[in-house]
Amino acid sequence: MPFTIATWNINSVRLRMPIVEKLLTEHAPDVLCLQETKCPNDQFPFAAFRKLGYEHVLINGQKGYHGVATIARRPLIEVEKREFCQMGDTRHLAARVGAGSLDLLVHNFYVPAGGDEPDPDINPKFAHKLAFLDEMRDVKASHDNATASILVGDLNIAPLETDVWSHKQLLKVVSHTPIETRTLENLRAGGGWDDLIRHRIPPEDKVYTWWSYRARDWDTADRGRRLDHIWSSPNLSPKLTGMTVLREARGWLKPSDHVPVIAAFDLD
DNA sequence: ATGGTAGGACGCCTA
Repeated sequence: MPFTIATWNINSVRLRMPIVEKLLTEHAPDVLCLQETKCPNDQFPFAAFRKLGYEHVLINGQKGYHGVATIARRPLIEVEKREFCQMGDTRHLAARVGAGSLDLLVHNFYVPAGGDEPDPDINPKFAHKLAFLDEMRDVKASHDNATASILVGDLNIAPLETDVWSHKQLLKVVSHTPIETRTLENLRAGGGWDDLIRHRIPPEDKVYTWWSYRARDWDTADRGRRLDHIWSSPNLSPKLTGMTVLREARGWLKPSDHVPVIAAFDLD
């Protein structure tokens, strides 16, 4: 049976509901993981999702900043809302969902952006980002015959040279510094995770999921970065049948600066 | 080299 999961940093769930509806109507993922909902839990637009057939909604939100939500057409079981770095930030949600004969553990992450200055000694936000990644190391790609793991979200790091518009020009820009790219690749491989976007799009090809709001013409300039990721345990990777980076969504009305990424699997 | 835009706490922080 086919199973699809989408991840999207939507930069305010309430403001973005029209294009979230567009995504759900046109692509109908089984599971949708949102980041940067910027919505207190008691103000989350549950009814709008229910109307679209997404009756199962788990949220970990706060006022003004951050916030993640995992939304599905099938039952979700809340597993954990982990607090990282004792900051009180809402940046993680883990849930279980049934997919074919497998029980999937889905981690939804919003990693700190890290500020502008890539020096942890003078920039506490960058130090926080590195500390967060350090704590993420014990999130493993657990799996056996009956279970698998998926980790998605805005990880705010573009690890490969082809994940940014200019490797050379971004080496000192937070999101592509060597300490970040090395740390992310180490924690991914160390946790047993496969980078599924790069399973479908060869590492020599450029691919981006984010374009700054500040560019005059994001499409023509195309100064993007691959900040959003879909990882899985190794027993799921051979079942991957498709990967869509929905670039067109950056041009939708009132867009997020990130676009949805959708993975499709053929499960037993 | 700098500043550019967007969102939410409507003043300034975060991205």
